[in-house]
Amino acid sequence: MAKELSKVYEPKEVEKRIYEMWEKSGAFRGIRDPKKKPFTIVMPPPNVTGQLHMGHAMDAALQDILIRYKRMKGFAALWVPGTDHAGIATQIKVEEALRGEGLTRYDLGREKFLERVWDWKNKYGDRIVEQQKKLGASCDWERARFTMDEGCSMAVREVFVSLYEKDLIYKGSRIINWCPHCTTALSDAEVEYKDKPGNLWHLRYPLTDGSGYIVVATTRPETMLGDTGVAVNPNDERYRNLVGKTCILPLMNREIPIVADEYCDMEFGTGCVKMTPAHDPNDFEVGLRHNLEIIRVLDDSGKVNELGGKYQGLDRYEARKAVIADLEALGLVEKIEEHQHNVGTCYRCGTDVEPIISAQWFVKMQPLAKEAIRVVEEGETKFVPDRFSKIYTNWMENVHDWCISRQLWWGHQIPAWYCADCGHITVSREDPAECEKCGSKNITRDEDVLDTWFSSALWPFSTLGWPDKTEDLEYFYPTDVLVTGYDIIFFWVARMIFSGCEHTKRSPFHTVFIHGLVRDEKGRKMSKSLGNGIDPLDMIDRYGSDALRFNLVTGNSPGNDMRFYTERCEAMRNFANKIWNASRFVLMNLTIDKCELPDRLETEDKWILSKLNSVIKEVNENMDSFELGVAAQKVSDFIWDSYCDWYIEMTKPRLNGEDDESRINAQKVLLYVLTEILKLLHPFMPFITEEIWQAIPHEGDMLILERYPEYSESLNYPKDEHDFEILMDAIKAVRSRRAEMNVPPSRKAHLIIVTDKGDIFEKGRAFLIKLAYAGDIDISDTDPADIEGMVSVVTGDAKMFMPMADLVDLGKERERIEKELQKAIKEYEGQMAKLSNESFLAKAPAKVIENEKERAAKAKALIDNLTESLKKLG
RNA sequence: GGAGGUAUGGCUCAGCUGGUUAGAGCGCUCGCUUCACAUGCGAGAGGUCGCUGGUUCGAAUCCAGCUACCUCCACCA
Repeated sequence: MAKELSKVYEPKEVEKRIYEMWEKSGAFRGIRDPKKKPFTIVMPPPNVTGQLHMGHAMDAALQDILIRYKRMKGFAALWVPGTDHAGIATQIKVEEALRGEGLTRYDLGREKFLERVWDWKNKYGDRIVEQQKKLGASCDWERARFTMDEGCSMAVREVFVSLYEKDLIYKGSRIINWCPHCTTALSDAEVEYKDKPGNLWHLRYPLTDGSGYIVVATTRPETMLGDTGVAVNPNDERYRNLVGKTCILPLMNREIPIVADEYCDMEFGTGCVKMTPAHDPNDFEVGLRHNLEIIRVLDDSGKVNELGGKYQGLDRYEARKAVIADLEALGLVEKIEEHQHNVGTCYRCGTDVEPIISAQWFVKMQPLAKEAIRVVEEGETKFVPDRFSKIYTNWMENVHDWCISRQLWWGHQIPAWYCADCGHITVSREDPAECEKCGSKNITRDEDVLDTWFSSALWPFSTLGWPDKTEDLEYFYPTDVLVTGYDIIFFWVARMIFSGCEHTKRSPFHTVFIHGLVRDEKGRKMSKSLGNGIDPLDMIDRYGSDALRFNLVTGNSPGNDMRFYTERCEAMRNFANKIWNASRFVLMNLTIDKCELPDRLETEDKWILSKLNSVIKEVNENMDSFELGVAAQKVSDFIWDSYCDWYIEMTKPRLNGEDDESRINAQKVLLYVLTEILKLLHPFMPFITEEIWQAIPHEGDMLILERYPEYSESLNYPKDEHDFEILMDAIKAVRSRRAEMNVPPSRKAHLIIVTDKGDIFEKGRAFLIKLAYAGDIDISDTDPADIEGMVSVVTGDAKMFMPMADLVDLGKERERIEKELQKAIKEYEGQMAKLSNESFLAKAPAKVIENEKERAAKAKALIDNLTESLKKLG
């Protein structure tokens, strides 16, 4: 930044250079320091082959703000970055690429296919990292981790084996969610339920004894191919006589029992439920109770298998049509009702999920959930905002066992070996050479891999070296704050908490800072299919990284969704430009080379310093309670309103004046406040603040390593603040009055000020000339003689007159003052009503009463002044 | 069926633990080539803070009920 530089801030030119400077200097590194307190954030690892979207940008911006703030607060700040292998998502991408070559993963085979995925990972894995750097993310990149790197893999292996040994991982046949498109099992969390229009088909199943038929209602008629029973409620009078009998399953001609089970709701449908234990979790349970046969009729791709008779080979939805058509032909469809159906879909590909019985690995959740609930309920880990703790607890209390095996190739392969001879399963930390039970060498490893979230769950400690007892782990763990969107509380946050509790005996972080989603300007989710996504990099390109960051963290409150408006980026860009120009102004006027406060301070100096001091206090408080948006707003307001619009303007007469001492002093205060501003703003707008910092006189190396401003009792000047505001009020009142009459600034006016606070206005002469467009100024404590030809302006502390006879309309003038007077009286009466209320005086805190009194006095003074003016007008 | 969220000027939203003349950005109106910035400066218009009760000296802010919209969770075929 040089004095001759452009009037407009050019982020593109600055950001890359500054980022490289930081990175090279090692400022991002989290270094263990016994003299410092640690502050650790682990970054939610984005998908390794993903692209940065607005959600990531917001997430990263919030984390960067926190980590920069804490770093400046003197903590040993560590932000651990990394990427996630994202099992299904990545595998799908590579398979799609293969399809372009006319190949499937089976053509390549497991080994070759995995090579291709690693190639892919190596090719695109850095892309998102580079994008995060553009945002200014001050991560310790040397510690970047990948969920499938050696260390994380070791942690995964250790966790799997130890949970297995504790009997908290088991393999079993259960109804799981199956995605026929991804051809893998999914956990409950990976299923998204959507209301879809469907039908409720009423089907007739003939009774075996020929006495008629029983009517069942179903939303998935094709599953009837696997029916092995019909259930009714034991209390249902209508069907009591049928219990124990059998009926004939149409199309399949299978004799199936009619059983009684509480599960059946007598109110719904016909009260009779067809039982398909292989394709419905409830039917499965009922089947267990009544020893019903389990017949799975769908294969892994959702087609009817060999047990589905003539329908074999049909896709489940084709089969549905065929089954209905055939049943109708047989006269066995009693009626078809329209019915909204809650259909589970795959969160990755959107395909309808099929409940299917399958042998999978599960984590037993009950025992783990207990501690995970406790740490949140007892406040060891707090959610911000707090309401998310309820959501978390509620989920945790009702959680089912976690299906962790996936029929994929990309991921951590399950460390379980099956013995072909004795059937024993060997689960081991080291790859075994033989069955641990019978010693047979005839063992084969489980083909499946683990759920991606299984490794993400260990992220806070696996990235710090666990299971080894590393110094990093000792120092930086438990981490401090986890920042993420509410959409992955169940997927990730919950699982990190119970994993941390189980394996490290500590909750992995004391605070979970939850943010909302970034939506488009219409409030819709940004998505690829809608094509409504806004590319953060595009915004950075157009408005700068600082502007984007500021946009993302202001104007919304924690946990709530925000709409993204490009125009807001523009506004933030303008703000950045404002700071740039203010700094340019300071630099242009600078003849000093050291940042220090002068010995002698003018009222306006004390005013700005006192204001600054309050802002510092509030901003620190806001930051410490995660009110980042509020903090940012306060800094921004202070810079624009107090510093630029008022203080800088105030210094102009001094900077251009004859008094050397005053000129230098003004420079000193300008520079001091600017320096503090840069520090305050740095976590939010790191690039521009560092760039300016480098250009102004400073001690120390880089702004990123400076100490964050802290409140100082010695810089509190309430009296001067108040005095100065009296002057500001007068200036505003004059401006307002002139604007009303359309007087251009070029027309100066003689200003006669009648006040008993002459000293304040005396000191403010220069400001009145500059900011209230005054020509000559007379200050007195008595009214001028010829008021008729003057425009009057009244505040509580002064009456001001401007001889502008041509603009004065006595009638209008009287009217205006009358109006102002009414307003003031109304205000005053309001105050007095309060102040004469005994309960108010008795119960309200002294500070509030004091405040009211002050305001009443002010209103009274205004009334007096206005009344007098009115009297003078005759 | 549960649980939660949101309702504040034309638009989008702040407003933390009750006491502000209820704020901001954008938009709108008027004026300004004021020597840092027209990505700017000054002045303004515009709000019964969803509705109804309650608690309180005092409520946009706390409580209850209602209405509207949104979200999450839940095995009703």
